[in-house]
Amino acid sequence: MTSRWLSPTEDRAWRGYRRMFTLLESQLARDLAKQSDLSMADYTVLSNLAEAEGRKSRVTALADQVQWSQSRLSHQISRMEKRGLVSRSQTPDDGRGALIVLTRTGLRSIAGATPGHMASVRKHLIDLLSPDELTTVSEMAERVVDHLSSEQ
Amino acid sequence: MTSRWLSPTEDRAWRGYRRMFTLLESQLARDLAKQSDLSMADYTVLSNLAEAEGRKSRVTALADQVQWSQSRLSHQISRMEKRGLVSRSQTPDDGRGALIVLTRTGLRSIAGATPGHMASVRKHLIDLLSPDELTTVSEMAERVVDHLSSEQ
DNA sequence: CATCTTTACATGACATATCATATAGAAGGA
DNA sequence: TCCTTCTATATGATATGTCATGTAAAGATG
Repeated sequence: MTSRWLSPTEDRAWRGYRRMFTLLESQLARDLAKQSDLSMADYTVLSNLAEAEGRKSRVTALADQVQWSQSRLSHQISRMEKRGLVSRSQTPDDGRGALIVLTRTGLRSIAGATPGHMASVRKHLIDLLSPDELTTVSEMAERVVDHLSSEQ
Repeated sequence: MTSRWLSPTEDRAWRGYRRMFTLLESQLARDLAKQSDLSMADYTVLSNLAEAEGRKSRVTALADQVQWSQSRLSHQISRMEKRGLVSRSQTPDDGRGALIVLTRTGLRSIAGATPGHMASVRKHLIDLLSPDELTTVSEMAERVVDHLSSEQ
């Protein structure tokens, strides 16, 4: 079915990509869940917050950064707030605002999970690729992201 | 945080990959939803069934093919069954069995959705990559998939 | 400054995914 | 055959994601 629309080379790349990312995603999630009490979504939020200055971020800024919808992030934050990983506070300047702040618990959690997660990323992806391939991935990704960001 | 664990080159590739696939996934899903009444999950099931011989497949076989858990597929099938896209029937040989069969409605649906979806895949990914890059993607994907499949 | 528009965020309803478990038939002995 | 174990599948509970919409503050305009 698919092959009528893509050349054999294209089809192979497209199917390969899909299989890879489906498998990789679930493997990373499983590894992470085994080694911590975090989901991939939790990890994404926490690691971005940990990198942010002051370990806090506006909702929209963080949503942009991780390429999530604002709604998705808001729901995620609500759940994480209940577990004590992050907290919300008012912004000083903008009354509509909402600052997401990494809590002490959240920091401990992400710090504990990072080594294992990074080892997992290495093992299942990074270490399987040559330096040239890594460069190619970066270039492709940036091109595709630019294209999609300029879309609409 | 991340950068302590990956070299700059590795980090760039990893972050790029994540951003790309997050964005790509949601763009494709949006396009598909706009042009049809199918989700990406629906599309995956239907297109694989359409390619299968007899346009039917055992649950486990299909789950393996699309790299889903059996449970996920079973739930998905239940929902699609309600909408008339597929139906379940008994296997002749194995009493435990379950054959998922593509219905006439399902076939019409996937046939209608494919051109638009493929155009979307082209536009947002395939046409942005050079032939060399496509080959690299295939090679990388196959390597990673092999690695992950041999895991446990 | 009264009104309109935009921006930032939250929320409810619903679709989807995951994990643990239940059920029933198949298979392989003792 | 009876029993144990394995395999194929379904399902309930719960976590997660999406879309549409609501609320309130900020900004713009007459």
